[in-house]
This record gives sequence, structure tokens and C-alpha cells, in this order.
Amino acid sequence: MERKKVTFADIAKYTNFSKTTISRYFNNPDSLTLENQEKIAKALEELGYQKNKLAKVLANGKSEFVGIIIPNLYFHYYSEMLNKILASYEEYNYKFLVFIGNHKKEVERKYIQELLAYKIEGLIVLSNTISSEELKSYNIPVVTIEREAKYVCSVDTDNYTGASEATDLLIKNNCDVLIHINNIFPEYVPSYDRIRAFIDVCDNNNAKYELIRENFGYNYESVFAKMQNIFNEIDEKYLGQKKGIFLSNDTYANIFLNLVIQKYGNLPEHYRIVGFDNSPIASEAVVPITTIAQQIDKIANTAMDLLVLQMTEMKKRKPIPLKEPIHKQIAPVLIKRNTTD
Amino acid sequence: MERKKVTFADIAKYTNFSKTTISRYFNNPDSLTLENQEKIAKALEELGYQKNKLAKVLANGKSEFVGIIIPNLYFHYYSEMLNKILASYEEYNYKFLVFIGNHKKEVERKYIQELLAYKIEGLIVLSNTISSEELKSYNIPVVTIEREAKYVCSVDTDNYTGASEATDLLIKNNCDVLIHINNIFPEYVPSYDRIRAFIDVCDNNNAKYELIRENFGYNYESVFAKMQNIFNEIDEKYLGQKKGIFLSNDTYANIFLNLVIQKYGNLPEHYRIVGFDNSPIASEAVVPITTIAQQIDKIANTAMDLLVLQMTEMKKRKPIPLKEPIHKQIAPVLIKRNTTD
DNA sequence: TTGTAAGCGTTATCAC
DNA sequence: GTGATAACGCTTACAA
Repeated sequence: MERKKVTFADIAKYTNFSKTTISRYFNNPDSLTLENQEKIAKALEELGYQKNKLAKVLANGKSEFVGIIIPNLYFHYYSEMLNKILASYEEYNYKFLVFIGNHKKEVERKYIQELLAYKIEGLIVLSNTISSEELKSYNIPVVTIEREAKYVCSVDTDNYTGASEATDLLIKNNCDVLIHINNIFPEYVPSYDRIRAFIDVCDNNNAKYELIRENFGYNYESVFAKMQNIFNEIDEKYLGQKKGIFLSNDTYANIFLNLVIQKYGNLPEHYRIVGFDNSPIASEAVVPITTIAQQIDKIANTAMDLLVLQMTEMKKRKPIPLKEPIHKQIAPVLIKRNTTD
Repeated sequence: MERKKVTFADIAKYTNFSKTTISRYFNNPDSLTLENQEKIAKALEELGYQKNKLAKVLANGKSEFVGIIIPNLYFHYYSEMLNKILASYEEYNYKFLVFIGNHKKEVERKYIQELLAYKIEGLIVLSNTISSEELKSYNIPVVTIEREAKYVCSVDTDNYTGASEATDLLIKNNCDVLIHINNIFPEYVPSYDRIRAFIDVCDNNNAKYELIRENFGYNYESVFAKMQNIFNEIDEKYLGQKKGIFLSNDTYANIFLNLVIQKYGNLPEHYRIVGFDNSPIASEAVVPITTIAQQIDKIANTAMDLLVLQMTEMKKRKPIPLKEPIHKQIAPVLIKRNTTD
């Protein structure tokens, strides 16, 4: 029972209108009399018409597609970001073609070519393999999130402020020594500001501090093993002192917390812990973790706003592209839970 | 510097071939002489040609689009499933249009219409709002994952076997009483088999058991509050007995575990716990949780295989649709960690 | 308010 | 091996 597909031509014939009128029914219905609108509506119903947006796109050049390149969906940060971006469909009606980059530059290049072939109107990039200079060269609207973005528009968390608040809190908690634990990555990555802020705030307060950087690797076992060593060192080195630990994300914070609990049976007064991200693990931990919440919804919305701005401009007869890329920062918020006073 | 877009016509003119030959260069290069292939390759390079797949789709009817309707990306189970499905691009070259359904039937209907307008070749459904009968009525290849699927192809975890293994393990751990904690949902949902298996295995072993079902709600606070009550009741009611707790997912298992730890400072011998899913929280918990791992990669791959099977058939001149929908079950695997003996 | 006809950039059919 | 020509299903001047 394979019914042939119904087109404007069929509807036109059926209603004795022209294809143009049928087109107008969809794109500018007010230009038809109410009576004729109903006539066409009825015909659509009876013939079982099914829109074909691909034909529409070919004709008018507006694909309403947005491409997304995201490193993975394993980290809650990424999946939640994707979630919020996809949700913007309700507001803007853009459809999303999603690719997982897995940090592979050549692969991501290939994906971008595929996206261009589908005439995406804009691109959102969360991975950090392809330089912003190259992204710019594709000549389509781009917004990046939390990555190098010299030549394209971007949205980042205000990492500096976030890390400042975390460090401040630990100082106010009267910690004898502050310790920041983070991964190893280049200075141009936005989140490097967390390290800068930590050091600045410590310096400004004449606080004793230590910065520990480590290649933790990408799986739990690896992170756990390295964190265990770090914990043992700290625990011994600062025996008897109140330690304020600021970790670069909640997963790390949770692992550190678990190590403390496994040793002491609870979270002793001489350990204060702050994480980053406000991922689910922060509230689900044995002792709910104080953290700096990234406002993922705001970041996603801002990114889409910024992209829509550019895409809308491109649809004008004489588009005036941005002279300079726009960079936005979203303030994170401190969420106090039970690992700080 | 807006260069006009280059088309087959331009390349044809430039190389003195016809558009047909250019098309053949891409779709059947062997039908050209090597020399001419190189000639065209060179022209593409020099003109800066950019494929237009939308035009191709309109002409040949094969969009290579697959639609996905997924309830959310908040749960790791869903985001990881999406991750694996998207990764299949490398194997099959299908592009994915993703929509978040949020459990809203009307919204999901709208999304399906949009997907149909983009001429998707197939649809993967993880949400459970629209009946499989309706899904079938859209007359495109469909595969559902872990939901009602009477009239369409489906892939589910073998919930019965998984829950049997969990229950078995607790019995072998010499628990005095077995308790299964689960949400409230209808019997036609595939995971209801976990409840059936729990009861069957308990009965077959003459084990004392209790089934606790509760509407836990969708946010952490709500789940936590309800779980606290349940924990208090159990802890009092079965005082002095060894309790084997089997929870319907790892998030619940972790919350239960935390309640135990908060009361006892550690996981006492008289509490044994098994979760379900093997989500990250299971290994990240204070005491790594024994769980039944869903093989998300296998489920995703099987789903794509099943979808590709149908889509490939539809592309034949005289497609023979499946007489009966195919239903597959993927065996989960027991992962022993530290919450069982 | 409605219609005509020329695109949009490919592929498919049939010819040579 | 290669080429004309007609689709594919819609939009958009331009006319009326």
C-alpha cells in the first residue's frame, strides 16, 4: 500500500489553483482569502500531503540546519550542553546535525565538510582540535563554547570569577593551606583562568598555597590512581593543618572526597573541598560537594543567540558580517553544600 | 570576498565535459578514464567546489538522514546511547537529526512531522509516549530501544536475565531477606521483567523477600527524600537481619548506599547492594557498587543494524517490508564491585 | 488575490 | 566513455 507522494502540483490540480498559490498558502497564508485557505486545507487533508523541506531548502537556500561538533557525551557537561542547545529548537526552529569529534582533528574536519555539504547555516563547536582561524575560514557563522576562539564568536564561563569565589571561600574557611588540583593543558584554554585566579587570590591574601597539576587521563581508574597518590602526599605533608582543596571538576572532587572518607570514615574538619561544574555527582556524593556551578542553560542560550544573530544577518540581501568576533562570558555561581563550612 | 557557489555546470564548462560526467566522477569514477578523473579533480580544486548534498537528495531521494527521539540527555543512559548511535556514522554514513522529547506526546508528534519533512530514511525512538502502532503508521523504518514495541522493531536489554543474576547473587551472599526497590510503571514496559525475575528467583529459592515500589519523581531531592523513608523503614523492620537490596538503577543504589554510610560510617556486613545500568556513579561511589551493566554499545549497534536492514530494503526497486517486526534482546553483564561479597 | 515560468544543483534515462 | 534532457518539489520574480 505505497501511496505515491503528493506534491504542490497535485494539490494545485485538485484545487484548480496554481502551485504558486499552494506555496503561498504555507508561506504567506494571509494573501489568500479565508475561503481559499480552507479549500486548500481540505485538499491537503484529503490527499494526505507531506511537506518536503529539502525541496524548499534547495529552492530558497535556507536549510535551517545548524551543525554541532562536540567532543563526547560521556561528560555530563557536554551532554547537558547539547541538551540545552537542542532544546532551543522550540524557540528558533533550527534543526541540529550532531557529530561526536572524539578529539580527532582530521575526523572533525571531515565532519565539517559533511555539514557544509548539507548547507548548514551555522556551526557550534565545543571541541578544541581545529583552530579558530580555520573555523573562520569556512565563512559561515560559528560560535564556540569554552575553547580557543580568537577569530570566531565564543561563549565561556567566567572562569576567573568562579575560581576566585572558590578560593575566597576556602580562605574564609580559615584553611592553613590552599591546594588547587588541575589537569595539564595549554594557557590559551579558557579554563586556565581558574589557575590564574587561584594564584592571584592566594597572593592577594598572603595565603600559603600549592598548585598541583597532573595528567589524570581519561578514564576513572587512571584518575583514581593518580588522585590517590596526590591525596597520600597531601595528607602526609600537611598533617595537622587545615587543608582547602579546590579541584578543577566535581568528578575529581568526588574522588578526593571518597579517598578522605575511606581514610577517616567521615569528612574531618581539616579537609574543606570545592569542586567545579555542579555536575550531578556533586549533589549525589556521600557528602554533597560545594561547587562552582556552570550555568549551562545560559551558556547554551547565549551561544544560540550569538549564532542566530549571525545567521540572520547572512540571510539579508547585503549581509554585513561582524567586524570583530563577539566573546561572551557567563558568570558561574557558588553553590555551598557540605564540604565547606 | 563572497565567492559565488560553484556547481556542476561551472565545472562542466571549465573542463569541457557535461554535468553528467561530473556527476559520474563522484558516483561512479571508474567509468571515466584516469586522465579525465584527474582533469576533473584538478578543476574541483581550482574552482573550490563544495558539494551540495541537498540537491543530491532531491534528485535521488536518499537523504541519509536518521531521526532520533530521545527523552532527555540528563540520564547517563540516554546520553551514552546517543553517543554510540552517533558514532555509527563512521560505519554507515547516516546523519542524525536529534530531538529531545521530554516525555511530551504532542511535542514528539510535531518532531516526527518535522523529521518526515526532512525525508528521514529511518527513525530511532527511545521515548515511550507515542504508541508503536502509531509509529508503524508513519510507514518508515523504525527501531525502538527499551520501550513498548509491539508493532515495530526493537532492541531491549534482557532485563529478566539481568535481574535474575542480581537476585541470585544476593541469595548466594546469604541474605536473610531480599528487597527490590523500583519505580511505578506499567507492565508493558520492558524493564518490568526485572520485577518478574526478582519475584521468580526469590520464589524458586524460597527466599524471604519484599518488593517496594514508589513514585520517586524526576529530581534528586525528591528521590533522596523518598529513599530516606524507605531506608529508615527497612533498617528498623529488618534489624539484625542481613539485607540484600536490589535497586532499579545505580543512582538509586548510590543514594541508598550513602544513607547506609551516613548512618553506619561504612557499609556493614548486613547490607548488600546491587544496582542496575553500570552508570558512572556506580564506580564513583564511596563504595564502588555492584551492578548489572547494560551493554549500551551493543544495544546501539544492534539498533542501527536493524534500522539499516530496513532502510536498505526500502531503497530497493521492489522493497519487501518485514512481515513481522524483529525484537532483539541484549544480555547485560554482572559487574561485581564492593557492595556485595 | 492569483498565475506563469524560470530557477535551485543534483541524478536518471536514454541515446550515441 | 560521454552527453542531452527531463525530472526532483519547491520558491520567486514578474505579470495580470
